[in-house]
Amino acid sequence: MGRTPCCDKNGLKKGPWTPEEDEKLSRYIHAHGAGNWRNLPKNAGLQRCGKSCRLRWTNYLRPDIKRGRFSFEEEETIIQLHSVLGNKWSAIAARLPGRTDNEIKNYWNTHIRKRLLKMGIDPVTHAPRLDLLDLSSLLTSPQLNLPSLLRLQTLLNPEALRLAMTLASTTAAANDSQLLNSHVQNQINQFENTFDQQIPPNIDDNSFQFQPMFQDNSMPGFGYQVPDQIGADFSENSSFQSTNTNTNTNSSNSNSNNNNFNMDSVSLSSASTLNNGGGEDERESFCSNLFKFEIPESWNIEDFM
DNA sequence: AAACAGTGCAACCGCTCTGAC
DNA sequence: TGTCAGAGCGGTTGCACTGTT
Repeated sequence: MGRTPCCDKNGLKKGPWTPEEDEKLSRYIHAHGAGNWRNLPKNAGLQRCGKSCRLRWTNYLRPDIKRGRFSFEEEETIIQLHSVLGNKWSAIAARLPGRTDNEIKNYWNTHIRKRLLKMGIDPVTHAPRLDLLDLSSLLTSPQLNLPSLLRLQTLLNPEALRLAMTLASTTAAANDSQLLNSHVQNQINQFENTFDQQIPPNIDDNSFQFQPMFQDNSMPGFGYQVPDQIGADFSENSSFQSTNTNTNTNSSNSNSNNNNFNMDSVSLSSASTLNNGGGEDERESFCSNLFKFEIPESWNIEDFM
């Protein structure tokens, strides 16, 4: 794995570590402790730079490293923390015992990021990527009929609703679109009013930050609170459920212009029925249930990244 | 069976941060 | 206060492995 060995200008070895090198490094650190990485290679008899030794130790040899696939809980934690911390992999790793920042970063880039994109969620902002959603097919989908769409759209932002309305107005289903127009416009007003009421007047749009809300002792949750009215409406006929938060007014705010939305805005409780050994398919299935939006196959997701 | 494409991940690069002087 | 070296961090690379044609 990794790069082929090569020698740099100082004659130090690079590339994959051999078992012998691992053994030397481990033995030295067990005897003398980690630190002073500059001098460590020389003292340990390694033809490596200190930086390489440090990385090998922290990412691979450390005895408390947990290897193997990420559990669902770990993945959920990563997503939640990433929604708040961004690409602060070390900060995220600090909350996941036994996992390294490098491992989490790799897992994010190779698994979670792609899955979120597939689900139409921007992995950077954790907001729905409307540009990835085929809203026109939503409007005509037999699984997502007009009544359920009108319930679903309460979680979308007004711009999304306007876009949906525009698309609806162009659809051949003239009767449906007429109904949609009036109902959606109604929902837009309701949505905006709801958010206006949720945001205290002393918070301006630019300074707003997510506040963490701890749902229990072990699993911090992040995100904004779905208004009860919306949540109830939403859970009634869909797989979404409102997050049952013990209302913390500090955490219940978002910015109607911000469009932020994250996984914790809806309950992940259904996922808890999956055991840790659940395969990726199960997780995919669970996630897919959260966002049953299909990205048209003809679209190249990479273009949006 | 071979060629090709896609994926996973260890390891490197280069920039930033931090503390000692 | 400024400088420097060491340590840490996030982004990127490139090869082994796996799946597909």
